[in-house]
Amino acid sequence: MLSFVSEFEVMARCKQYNEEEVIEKAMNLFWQNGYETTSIRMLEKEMGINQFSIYASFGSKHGVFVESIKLYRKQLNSIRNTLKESENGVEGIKEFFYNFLKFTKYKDAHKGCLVCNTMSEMGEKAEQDLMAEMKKFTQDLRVLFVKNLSQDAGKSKETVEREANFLMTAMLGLSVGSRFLDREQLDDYLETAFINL
Amino acid sequence: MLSFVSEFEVMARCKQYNEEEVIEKAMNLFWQNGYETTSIRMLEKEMGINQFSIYASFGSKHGVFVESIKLYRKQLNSIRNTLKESENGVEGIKEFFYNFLKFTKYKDAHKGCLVCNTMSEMGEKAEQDLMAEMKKFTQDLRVLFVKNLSQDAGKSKETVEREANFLMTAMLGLSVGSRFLDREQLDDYLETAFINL
DNA sequence: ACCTAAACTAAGCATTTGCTTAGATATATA
DNA sequence: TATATATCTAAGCAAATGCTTAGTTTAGGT
Repeated sequence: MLSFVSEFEVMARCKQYNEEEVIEKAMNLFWQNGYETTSIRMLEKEMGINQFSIYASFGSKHGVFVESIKLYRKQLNSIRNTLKESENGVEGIKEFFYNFLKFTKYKDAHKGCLVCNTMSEMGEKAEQDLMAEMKKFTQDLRVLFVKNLSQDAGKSKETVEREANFLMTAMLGLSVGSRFLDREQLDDYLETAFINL
Repeated sequence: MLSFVSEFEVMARCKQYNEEEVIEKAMNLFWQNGYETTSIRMLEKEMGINQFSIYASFGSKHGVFVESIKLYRKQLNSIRNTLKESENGVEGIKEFFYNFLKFTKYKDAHKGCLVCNTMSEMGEKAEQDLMAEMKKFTQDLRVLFVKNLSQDAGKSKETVEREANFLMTAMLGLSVGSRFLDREQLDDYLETAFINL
């Protein structure tokens, strides 16, 4: 929230916590439990700050979640950049999928993709600001998929668009599947998915 | 729950509702909202019976849900049978996917697959009896996929297994995707997925 | 050292959650 | 018709939910 300096320029006590640090903890909690199942009391414990501070900084549980999604996007930047800079067409996308699988791994188990999980949990009734943030996530990726698919010789515009649509949905499957399928099944999935792109 | 006849063979008032009928209503509610978001009060309204009756018949909210999953499996029987009787290999599976898409449609919007939604919502922390019921669902399908894939000439056992793994995960993607992607994107997904099976 | 205001703590708010219980109602047999 | 008993209604339970508020602490410019 906004903090403003009084007309007397008198400074007061300053925050004992770093907002990005506590959001990272919140994000991990949401990631593991989903939005609805994560309560303010759980957030309070995990973030290490009082409810008052949570509401002072982020306004609501919803607000904490939106910030978590933003941070998620940011944390994905490193593997997204790898894809951005790759020039080996579909092969680069395949590498991205494997990197993504690593990224969503936590202590041997997968948590799936936070955005995919949220899409699945809320469907279309997600609030607008949240939906906008998630759309950013998916649109960004799609642009990169299109970029790399176009690097492959002899692919028409139509083919590129169709395969991009395929890949977006394939990511959803990978995300959900990663939460209970074993390594072999996931490998089979990815290998087969990329066979004829 | 069990109802038993007394030693005096005296009959009393009988149920004013049909258990399968009210479960169907419950199932649709769970399907639209997910498990956690669906409250007993909502169920009570939708099922048209009192909380007491819900608990008398099904023991708990969890119990209602397990019965809903069972009914879901049962309702899918018609399209599963079509697949079961098909002898045209991969083409039959593709038809199943399109039928499945129709099956999960509700008033122009898709609700996704109830089992996939639940997998996504609960991950691995779903209770054992529920998980068992969901495993039945997925295993049944996988058997049919393997059957049809084997009908295609020249497919090794390894290829069949790999492609079956692919299809199971593809179904997850289709389920989640169907909830917010448009017709074109879903078609692109399915057409591309089946191109080289 | 003093004073202002932001950041803290912790208690408490109304509402909703899943589930139970007390008591009225209805029905198939005797 | 009388009786026994399962099914119904509706009120109520403790616990958990998201959020607020009253009051204390602490930092920094004067």
